[in-house]
Amino acid sequence: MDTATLHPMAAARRKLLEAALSVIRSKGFEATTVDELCAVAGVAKGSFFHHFKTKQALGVAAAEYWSELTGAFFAAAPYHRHDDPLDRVLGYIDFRKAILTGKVPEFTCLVGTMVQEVYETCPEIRAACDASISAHAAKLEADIAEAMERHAVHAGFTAEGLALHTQAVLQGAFILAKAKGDAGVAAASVDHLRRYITLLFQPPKERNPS
Amino acid sequence: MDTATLHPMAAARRKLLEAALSVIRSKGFEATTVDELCAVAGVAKGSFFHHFKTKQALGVAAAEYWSELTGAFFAAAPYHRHDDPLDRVLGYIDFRKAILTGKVPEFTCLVGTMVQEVYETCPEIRAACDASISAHAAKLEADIAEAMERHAVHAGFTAEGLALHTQAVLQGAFILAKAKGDAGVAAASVDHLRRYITLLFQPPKERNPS
DNA sequence: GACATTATACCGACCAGTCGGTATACATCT
DNA sequence: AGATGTATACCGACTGGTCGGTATAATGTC
Repeated sequence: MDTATLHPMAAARRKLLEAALSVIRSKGFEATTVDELCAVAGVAKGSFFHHFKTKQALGVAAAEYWSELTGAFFAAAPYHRHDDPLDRVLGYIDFRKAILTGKVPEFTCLVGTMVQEVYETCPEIRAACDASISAHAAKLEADIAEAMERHAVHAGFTAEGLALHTQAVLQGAFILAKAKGDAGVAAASVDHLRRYITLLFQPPKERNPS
Repeated sequence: MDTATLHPMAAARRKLLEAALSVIRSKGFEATTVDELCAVAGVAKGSFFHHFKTKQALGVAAAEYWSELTGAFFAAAPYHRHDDPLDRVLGYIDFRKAILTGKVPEFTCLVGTMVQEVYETCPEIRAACDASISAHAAKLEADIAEAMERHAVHAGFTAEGLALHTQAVLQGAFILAKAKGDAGVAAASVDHLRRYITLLFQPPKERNPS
C-alpha cells in the first residue's frame, strides 16, 4: 500500500506522522519529544508547529492517521473473501495472529498505547483513540452479526460486545507481549480467543463427545 | 487491610509509594513528576531522593509495592473457599468483575499501565511489571491446573497459558474502559472470559442441545 | 509577487537530580 | 548519667539541562 496516495498531504506532515507512529509505539506519547519526531522525520522544528498547532494536536492527528492506515490495511486483507461470515471472523483472528511478527513495537497498537497514558489528561486524544478502536471493531461487528444470524446463535451477548471483546483480547495480548518482551504470549492469547469463538458458534448437537 | 503493618517502612517512603499508585494510574509514569508525588505525599523533595535513588527506582519500587498490596488483597478474597478448583477460578473472574467500580483509575492496573510506556526504555521497570503480572497469574494457574485435572480437560492449552490469557483479557478490558471512559465495556469483556472458561470446562456429554 | 512551506534561533517554564544541613534514635565509652 | 559517635530520616533551596512553543527569515512554487 502506498501511504502517500491515500490523501494528498505535505511531505513534512506525512513524514512527521510516520515518525510519530514508530516513536510513540516505542516510547509512548509523553516520552516522545517534538525534537525527536523532527529528527526522525528529517524535518525542522518550524515545520512541526506549522502543521500541528501543539504536540497534543499531533497526537490526535496520529490517531486519525493510524485509523486510516489500519483501515486500508485490514480492508485489503484476504479474509474478507470467505462466503460464510463466521469464516471471515475466524479469518480475521487468524490474520491478527499471523501479523504478530517482528519486534514488539512493530505489531502493537498505537492508539491502545496512547490512550493508556492520556485518557485522563487529554480528552481530544482519548476520543480519537476511542474512535479508532470503535471503527475497527465496527467492521468486525458486521461479520459477527451476520454469523450470529446465519448460525442461529443469540445466547447472552451482542455482536458489538463480542467485537469489542476481540479488541480487548488483542490489546491485552500486546501488554503481555510488552511485559515479557515476546510475541509468543500474545499469539497464545489469540489462540484462546479463536477457540472461544469456535465454541460459541459450534452447534451443540454436533459437538464431539469424545 | 492495614498496609502499614505489611512491612515496617519509613512514613515518607510509604506515603510516596501510595501517591505513586494513584498518580501514575491516572497520568502514567512519564507524565508524573517527582514534585507532584512529593506534593501528594506531603513530603519534601529531599525525602524522595533519600528513599529512591532515581525516578526509575521509584517505578520499580511502586511495581513491587503494587505486587505486595494486590497479592494480599486477592489472597484475602472469598473465592478461595470453594472446594472445586473450577469454582475458585470462576470465583476469581466474578471477583474481578465485581471490583470494576468507581472511577477508571481506581480499578485499573498500575503495572499494566506502566509497562506500556517503559517496556523499551527502562528494563528494570519492565521486569518488575512482568514479575507482578506473572506472580498474580501463577496463583490462578494453580487453580486452573487443578481444575483441568479434576475435570479431565487437556485439550490444546496449558494452565499457564490460560492463566495468562485471563490477565490479557483484564488488561485489554482496562484499555477499552479508558478509551470509552466507562467500566461497563470492561465488565462485558470479563463476561466473555467467564463464558469461555465455562465452555472449556463443560463436559461435552452434558451440553444442552436446545 | 503572493502564498504555503521549511529552516534557524531563541525563550520561558519546568523537571530530575544535588547539596548542605537539621532532627532523631540508639548505641558505646567514660 | 552524661558525652560522643553514627546511622537513618527528613528538609528545601538550588542547578543544569530539556522541552514545548514562538518569532522571524528563507525558500520554493504557482
